Amino acid sequence: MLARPAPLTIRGVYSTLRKIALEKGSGSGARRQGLVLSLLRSAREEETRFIVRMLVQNLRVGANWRSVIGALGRAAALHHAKDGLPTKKQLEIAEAATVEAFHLCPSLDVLVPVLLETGPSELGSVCTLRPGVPVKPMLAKAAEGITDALSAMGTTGGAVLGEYKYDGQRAQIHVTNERKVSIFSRNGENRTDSFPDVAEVILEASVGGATSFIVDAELVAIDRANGNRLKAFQELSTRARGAVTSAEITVEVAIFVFDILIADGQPVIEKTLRERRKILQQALPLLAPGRIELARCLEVNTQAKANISVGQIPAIDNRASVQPKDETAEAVLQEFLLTSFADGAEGLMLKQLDAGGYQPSKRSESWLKVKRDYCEGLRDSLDLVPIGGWHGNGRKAKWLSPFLLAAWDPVNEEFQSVCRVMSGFTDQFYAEATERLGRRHRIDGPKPYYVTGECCSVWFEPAEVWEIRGADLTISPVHKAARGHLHPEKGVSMRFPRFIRVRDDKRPQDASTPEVIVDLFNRQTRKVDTRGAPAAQALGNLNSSSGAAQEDLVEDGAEDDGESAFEDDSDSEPGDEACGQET
DNA sequence: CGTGTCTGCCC
DNA sequence: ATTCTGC
DNA sequence: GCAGAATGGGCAGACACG
Repeated sequence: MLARPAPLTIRGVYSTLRKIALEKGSGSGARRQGLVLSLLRSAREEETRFIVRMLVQNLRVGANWRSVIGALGRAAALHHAKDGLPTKKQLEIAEAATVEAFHLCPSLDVLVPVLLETGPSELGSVCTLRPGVPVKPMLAKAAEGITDALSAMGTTGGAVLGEYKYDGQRAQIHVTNERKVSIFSRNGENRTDSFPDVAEVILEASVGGATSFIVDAELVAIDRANGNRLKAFQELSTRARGAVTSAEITVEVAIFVFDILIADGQPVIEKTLRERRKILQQALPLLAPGRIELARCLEVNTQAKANISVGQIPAIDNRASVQPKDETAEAVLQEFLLTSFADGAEGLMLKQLDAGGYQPSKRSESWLKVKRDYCEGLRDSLDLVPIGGWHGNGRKAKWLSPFLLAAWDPVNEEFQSVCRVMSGFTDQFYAEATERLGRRHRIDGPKPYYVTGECCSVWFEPAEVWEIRGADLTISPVHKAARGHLHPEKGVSMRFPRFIRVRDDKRPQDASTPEVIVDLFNRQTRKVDTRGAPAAQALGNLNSSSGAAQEDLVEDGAEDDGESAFEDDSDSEPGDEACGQET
């Protein structure tokens, strides 16, 4: 027997991880394997699990950044305790202060020296908002509709701002006193180099306004040649990720600003939204349609029918920005919501105007988002057939997850995949579905009439129908629903799919069809332009698009009659080897 | 050098 | 992003 | 009510491999 390897040390593991990360070039795969193997050979007991999880996925072992930062604060408090151990209360204060400091100034380079040298008590004076260091952005909670949102805002209610929720990419834009611009993503990534156009525009817009500032905004792909129509998120995401020059930019964006955190060096996050909006306007006096605008918005009074005069909240154009007299806030916002859809936005944000400040990193009740797919009566769903799945990981290891869902094409008599789904299932449902589909309806390989770019590790017979809801439909290189209708090979898929319920009343041949899917796709206001695609034969409605005044549609429920005879032919294929193997 | 696969980041 | 579960 | 976990579509870019 060989000698047991030396135990792992933190330094040793760290250095091996670095080696793995830096390894590249021909044969790097094998060398990486060797390094992983050496780690695992030295691991003892629980260490194996930590190492494996660290390597396969972001160390999901019950400790995220927030917990680690909090623990760091506690450790610092212990380290600096003067007389005896700190009380539980003192530790909690240290933790909260550290987490708070990290939200305002999420930089370990700033945080750790302060903790080491002086302890958590001094964090407040050092870890402050500062242009150049990204702040954790404030987030919103989902509301199931205008009514729901207004009641969630509760009695503090009064003035509420309804604001377009644009379907783009969050951007926190910083300008320093030296007029140096930095642009951060929602996750605090520095994206400055991929948005030189945004940097230019923000500098121009702030001439005569604030010198240094931090504003919160959404960047949206825009069609300048076509009345500044908003484009789909999918278009935005084709922009280069790395450094580009303005001349190389292929997808133009508009900046929709909606908040401000610092103006001329002064933090304004403690001020109310109404005040911040005013400051925002002053900071950016030179707005330009299609390039930089204030997020379109509308102020309402929730206490009663509007009979007060409001109107300090600016809209970018001459649309009414104020609730008309004699209409309820609810009715006005409901209409505004529909207008936002027609304009190509995702829905509305509802924000309390006169209560509370900007709360970095909080998913607060004072910001609520209302999207089409949250709203009863506005949302669409598809009825799809589970045709395969994979073995789950972590807490879902004993079940199948995700599942692959397909639409039924009665013309070609095939099931065409639409999306994977892993959200919306209860644990109990997983257990039952794993048993039902993974055992009783399991087959050795995909049926010849299954069409998908996916390779499931487990395949089922078409046995049942599930209602699946999503935000909108996309053009997919992987999924094949309605292929040939909008694009020669690409199919249609769904953004943010989740399971709603089993449709006991439907058989697989009653599932949603290409016809339904193409129709839903074409009725979307924002969608990827497929017209350039060669030979998209289009069912004569390729050009319907735009406008969408008559938005409202509820698919689901009584659909077509799906008469096509889909027989369970007996030739169940053996497994197909073309598929890569599962994990 | 071209293709296929994986990663990391948006939502 | 969305959702469910456990504290 | 919050934290944590498990994963959705889809893109560009990095990389390995032939």
